[in-house]
Amino acid sequence: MGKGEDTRNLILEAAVAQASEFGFESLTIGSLAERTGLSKSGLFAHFGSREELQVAAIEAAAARFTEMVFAPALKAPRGLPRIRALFDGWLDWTVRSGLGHGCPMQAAAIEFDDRPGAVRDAVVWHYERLERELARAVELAMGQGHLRPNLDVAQFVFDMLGVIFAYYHGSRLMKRDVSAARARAAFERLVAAATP
Amino acid sequence: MGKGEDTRNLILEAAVAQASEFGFESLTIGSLAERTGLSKSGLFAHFGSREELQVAAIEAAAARFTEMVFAPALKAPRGLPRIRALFDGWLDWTVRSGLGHGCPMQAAAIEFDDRPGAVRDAVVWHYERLERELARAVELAMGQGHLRPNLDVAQFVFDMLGVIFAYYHGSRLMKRDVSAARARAAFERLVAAATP
DNA sequence: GCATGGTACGAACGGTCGTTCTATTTGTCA
DNA sequence: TGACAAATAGAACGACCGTTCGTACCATGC
Repeated sequence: MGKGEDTRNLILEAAVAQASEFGFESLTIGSLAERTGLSKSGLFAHFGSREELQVAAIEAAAARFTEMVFAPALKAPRGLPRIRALFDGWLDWTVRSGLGHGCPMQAAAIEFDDRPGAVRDAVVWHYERLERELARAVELAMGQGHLRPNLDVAQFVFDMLGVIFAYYHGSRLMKRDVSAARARAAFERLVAAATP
Repeated sequence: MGKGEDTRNLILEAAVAQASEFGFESLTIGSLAERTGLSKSGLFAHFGSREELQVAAIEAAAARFTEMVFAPALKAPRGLPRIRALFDGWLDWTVRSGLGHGCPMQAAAIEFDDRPGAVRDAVVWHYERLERELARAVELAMGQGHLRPNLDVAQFVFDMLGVIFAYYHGSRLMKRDVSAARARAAFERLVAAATP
C-alpha cells in the first residue's frame, strides 16, 4: 500500500504517546501536526474528523496493548502461568512500549465514560474484549486444575482489574515505588484464595 | 461575607457538576459563564486564572466528598462499622451528591497525573489526606480488636482503593448493575482476610 | 441621600480550535 | 518517461479560548 498508510501510522504513534501523557482531549489537529512535522490540513486529510482520529488512536493503543501484553502471554503455558504473565505484562506495558506515561486506555475510559459517541463505544468495546479474554484465561486455568472449579470467574476478573487500577493510581499519581510490590502482593493473595 | 462569596460558591457548584460529567479540562471560562448566567469577565474576576478556578473546583469537590462520606462515617462506631460506613458511602457518594456522573476526584487524578502544576498538587494532597484518614480508621479497628493486629495497614488501604476503582470502572464505563454487588463481595473478602 | 467599594458587564486582544477549499508537490505504474 | 492519482501544503473561515481593560451597577455604611 501507498505511503499514506505509513504517514497515518506515524501520526497514530505520536497520538498514542501524546494521549498517554496529556489525555485524548489533548489530541488536537494543530498539536499533532506540529509534533509530526505535517501541516494541519495534510494531517487532517488522513482522518475525516477529529473524532475519527481519536477513535483511530484508541484502536492503535489497543493494538499496542495486545502486542505487548496478550501476545507474549500466549507463549506462557495455559493456566496459572499465563495469568501471571498477563498480570506482569499489564503492570508495566506502557513503560516497555516507550510510552512512559499513564495507560492511554484508562485515560480514555475516564474521559469518555459519560460522553456517548464513537470514541466511548470503541473504548467499551476494547475493554469488553479484554475482560472476555481474561475470563477465558481464568477458565483455562480452572480446566487445568490450577484454580478451583467453583471459582466465580467474573468476580476474579473484577478483583484483578481493581489491583491494576490501584497500581496505576499509586504509581502514576502518587509516584510511589512501593506500588508494584503492593500490586503483586494483592494479586498473590487473590490467586491463593482461588486455588483449590 | 458579601455576595461575592455566594456567587463564587455557585460557580464552583456548577464547575464540580460539569467536571463530574466532562472532566476538569472541560472547565472553560466561557462554558461556565453560560452555565451560571454570568458574563465571562464577571466569572473570571472571581479567580485570577483558569488554573486557580480548576484548583478551587478540586477543593470544592474534596469538601463535598468529606461532607458526604467522611462526616457521616464518623457517626458510626469506631472500628469495623466505621470502615464499612466509609466504603458504603464511597460507592455512591456522587449520586447522593446530585452529581450523577463519575467521581470528579478520580477524573482529576487521571487527567493531571502527568501534568505538573497547582492542580496536580491539589489532587495529590487530597488523596494523601484521604488515604491517611482511611489508614487511621483501619488502625482504630485494629485497636478495637476488629482487625488482626499484624495487618499491613497500607496494603489494606491499597486493596480497598482497588475495589473502589474497579467499581467505578464497572459501573460508570461498562454500565454494569452488578458492579456494586461485586464491589461488596470483594470488600467482604478483604475484611474476612483481615479479621483476627 | 450620598459617597464608597465590591461586583458584574461589554468589548476587544491575540491565539488556537476544527474544518473547508484550492494548489502544488510527490509517488506510482503503464 | 509521461500520465494520473495520491499525498501534502497553504490560506482562509467562523467559533471559542484565556485574559485585560474601562465602565457601569448596586449594596452597604455614614
